[in-house]
Amino acid sequence: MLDKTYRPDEVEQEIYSLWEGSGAFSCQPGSDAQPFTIVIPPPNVTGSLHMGHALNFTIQDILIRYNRMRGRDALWQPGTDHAGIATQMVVERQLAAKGKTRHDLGRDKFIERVWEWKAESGGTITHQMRRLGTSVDWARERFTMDEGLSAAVRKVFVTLYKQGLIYKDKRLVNWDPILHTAISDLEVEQREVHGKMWYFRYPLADAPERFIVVGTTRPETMLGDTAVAVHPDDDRYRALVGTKCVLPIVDRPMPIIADEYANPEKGTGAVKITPAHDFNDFEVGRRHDLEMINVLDHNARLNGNAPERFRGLTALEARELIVGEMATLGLLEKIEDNLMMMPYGDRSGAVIEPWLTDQWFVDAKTLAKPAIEAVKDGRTRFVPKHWENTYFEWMNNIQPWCISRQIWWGHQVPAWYGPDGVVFVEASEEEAQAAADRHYGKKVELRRDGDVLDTWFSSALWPFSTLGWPNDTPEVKRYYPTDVLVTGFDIIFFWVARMMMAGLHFMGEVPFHTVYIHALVRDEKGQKMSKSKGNVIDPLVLMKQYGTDALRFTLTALAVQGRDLRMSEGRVEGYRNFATKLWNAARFCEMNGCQPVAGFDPKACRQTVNRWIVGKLAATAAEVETAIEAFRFNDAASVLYHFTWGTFCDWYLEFTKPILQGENEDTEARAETRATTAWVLDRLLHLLHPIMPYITEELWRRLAEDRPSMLIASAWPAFGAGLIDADAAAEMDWVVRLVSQIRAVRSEMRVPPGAEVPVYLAGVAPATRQRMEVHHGLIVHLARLATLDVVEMGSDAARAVAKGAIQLVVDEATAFVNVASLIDVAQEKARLQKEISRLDGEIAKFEKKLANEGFLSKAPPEVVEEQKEKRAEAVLARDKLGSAYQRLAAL
RNA sequence: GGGCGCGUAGCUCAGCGGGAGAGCGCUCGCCUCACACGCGAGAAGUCGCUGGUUCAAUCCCAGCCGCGCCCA
Repeated sequence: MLDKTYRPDEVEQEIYSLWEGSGAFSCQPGSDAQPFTIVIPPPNVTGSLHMGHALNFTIQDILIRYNRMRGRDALWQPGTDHAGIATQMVVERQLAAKGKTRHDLGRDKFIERVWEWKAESGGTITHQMRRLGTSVDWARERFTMDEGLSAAVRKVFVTLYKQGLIYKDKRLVNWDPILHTAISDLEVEQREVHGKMWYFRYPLADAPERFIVVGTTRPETMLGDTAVAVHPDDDRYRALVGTKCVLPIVDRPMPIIADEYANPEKGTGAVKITPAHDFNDFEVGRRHDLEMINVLDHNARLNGNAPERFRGLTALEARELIVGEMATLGLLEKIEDNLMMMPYGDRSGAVIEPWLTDQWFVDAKTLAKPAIEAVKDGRTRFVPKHWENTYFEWMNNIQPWCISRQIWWGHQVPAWYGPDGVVFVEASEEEAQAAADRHYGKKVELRRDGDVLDTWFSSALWPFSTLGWPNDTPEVKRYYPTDVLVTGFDIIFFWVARMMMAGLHFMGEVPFHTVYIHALVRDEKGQKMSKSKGNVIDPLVLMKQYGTDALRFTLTALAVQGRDLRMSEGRVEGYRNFATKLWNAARFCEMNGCQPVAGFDPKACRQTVNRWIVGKLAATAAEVETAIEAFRFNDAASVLYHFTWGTFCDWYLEFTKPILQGENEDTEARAETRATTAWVLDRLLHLLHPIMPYITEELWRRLAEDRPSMLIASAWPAFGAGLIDADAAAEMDWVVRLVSQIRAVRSEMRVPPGAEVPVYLAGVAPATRQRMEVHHGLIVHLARLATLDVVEMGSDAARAVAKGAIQLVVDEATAFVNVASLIDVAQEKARLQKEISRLDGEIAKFEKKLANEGFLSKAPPEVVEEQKEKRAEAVLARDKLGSAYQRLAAL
């Protein structure tokens, strides 16, 4: 016997273990089934589950469970990435607590420590995924630093290098002066800050009493200026182009050049060029072959290229000194407030310096071309489609991808240098040595490049490296390309773009056919959740409090395409209640002997009410399938919610109570209803399983003893086309309308809930009379009637009941609801008049439409027909109410 | 500045060419033998504004107003 409420915390762990132990999560490489594959966007190994993960994993699990039940060979590939910078920071922080740095340990020892940390703490998020019920294939779990995946990284690096698509270059990169490494554009956060614009006078070389005035937001970089640029069309400066000015403080003569980068509208129209410290200036410098003077060191302090007194100062200290000196020299024209964007490192929070260093780059532009094509011609599609724009925007403007990082944790660049600096890029030290020996004609000592690769370099290979590539495994053949990638829009650049490039280049095929982009989870006020705001809602807390299924159902119900979702505890509570409702429906079935019957054939049902619920269920299943296949998860949740609560519980279980619990025993009807109820509930558990796996699995095993398999491994129900019975639907709809109207009147007339009232139907067609007789018991039960009889319209009996009755119009019939006392005739007349007026208004609208020549000639015939029917219905109802009114008036 | 998206019931949001919907909240009445995490009944919207297309516009198009996000 089931308890009154469902207790998720008592069953979730056990059920998860049963699933995992049963092998249900494993893919079946040897089966004939068509594969369905999702690779998880690997979370950081340092990460812990947040609401975004919960949404992301829930959606993937729905797709996987649904397709697994549909008979596909489902592979959900799990794993984590090694999160180079983040992980290194974690371990360095631990060392710092003991007063040590990584340099105290040395590279090898430090990396050992990182692995130790990973062994101890790296499983946090994968354990949390288990709580969420994710049915990933744990046996295949991978980590981007695994030996196999590392071999893939080396292979890709060497191949791209030999194809000329990876190269080493001295370029400006985003330098993090705290972490002492280059980071990618995407790891830089642009923040708006209130800064200043300083206007400096640079004396002309030939006429030191004259100046060219330049604006700058970063005075400290002036020490590295090597030109002043003006726009070629700017008449104010035309004469100066080709002449020189002198950089104050350092007294360096610099050319005044014409370049379109200078914006005549901005400031004075003249701009100082610091090629070694600004991305735009760098390009200008390349165009004009300017000297590049790096004035900062790796800590972003002024270096030896600056005059003695500036060396070692921070940028801010240098700024103050420079502005002071310029003012003293009379070369400071003015200072303005200036709203500007400043780059910050997303990990360290440091101000990022564009810094000139030697780094490894991927020629992303070349790799992007086929990746753009693949989306253009539809080999990969985005859902919702508009995200393709974001993808194209990024891909069309893609910059060389800086892949080297000056940290220790990660895939070390497979490049070795000879004594004279010649580089040998090979997959192993042995091969590099061999190549070097051939090159030099003798044995030489090689030095390995100390940099490691951007974590995303290895993540880009994830869809095939996890399957065993570069080995020619059966899994690569079978599961690549994968079916869907599920991720957030903020990851389009990180993930999607890079996996597309790598997949197409190395596999010759897109890594996935569909990219489903889900929204961001915000708090209930629509604010982005962040630790600093303190508005983070922890999914683990919600799961503990309301059950995992409630959280999953909430996320699913809110997962509308193209719109951020607002998480609130109230919603979770509401769906916890839904879970309880389902639980109690099952409990009711159990109490009433509704046991699954082997060989039950829903088509053979004789009771209308049973044929009706079977049809409703079949329709619901079809809608759920359509919704999931279209990635409309909220629709799937909504359809299931309404069927479960609004149809199955509110009506079907109430309809069948007289059959199951009534005194006049119709054993055949009772048996059929028990079997139908059990059958519908079982099917419903299947339909709900992908969204609410735990409670459905629990009920599945509790409701019957001889289940052939767990629910997770059961087949998705197939309903033949013939199960939807329109006649049964019409009949039960009539009952619903009659009962609802009687209930409304009772409530309005303040009839005590317990009081049983007599109801008479008049003016009934033979079919209606038959319906009334068939469903007599349940109408009496649901509307709380004392009696339900037919009277002849216009007879003495009818006149007699009319005195104490409210009159209702249900189709062609009129129902006299005998409220206990005599009715207030005036009030009742007013009620009828109000309803008549409403119908008159509606009829007028239909009349107007149907009198419109344009409508009749241009609207589709079925629409015209529909409008006519609606008018006829309204007219019928209005006339019946009119008659009721007359009867009252005649009393 | 460029791009994308959003303005529908008090709140959160579906719907997106032919009679305005849901959940929560609210009001009223109920401990009705599955469920008070419940049952029954109800109130509540000029579908941002202005034009246009159409026989017909909350829905399509344009402009405007307001809000959000991404990229410069």
